[in-house]
Amino acid sequence: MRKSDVKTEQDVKEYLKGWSEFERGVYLATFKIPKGKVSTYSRVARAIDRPKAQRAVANALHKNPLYPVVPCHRVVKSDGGFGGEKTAASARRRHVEREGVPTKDGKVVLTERILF
DNA sequence: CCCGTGACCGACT
DNA sequence: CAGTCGGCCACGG
Repeated sequence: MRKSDVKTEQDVKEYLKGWSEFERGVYLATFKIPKGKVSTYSRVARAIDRPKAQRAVANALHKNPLYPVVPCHRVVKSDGGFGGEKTAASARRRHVEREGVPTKDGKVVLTERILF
């Protein structure tokens, strides 16, 4: 199945066969973040019941094989900043801004309204 | 099995 | 407020 045909949660699960349980959990949880909202590495880690694995979550998202179907750009650091290489980070920042998420000084303004 | 590699985090200068 | 530091952890070699 081609990446462009992945639409539903079931599609994601099927496309991810072969990936580890942990990685599937990360991508599935991220897939559920609605447009206009964001989550954090920490929150995603808690969502998949692995509260101390934020770093591993970040590693998994770094390898995201389903971008932008799995919206990894909606996962930010706990201070609202974007991790990773500068250029890639600002690309994700522009992406979330385009989806209506407010930012300030290059960081997402983390409010209850937009936090998933 | 040990080790290096990170898109992390909270606490603490 | 900007750095540093130590703790954490899945993954691949």
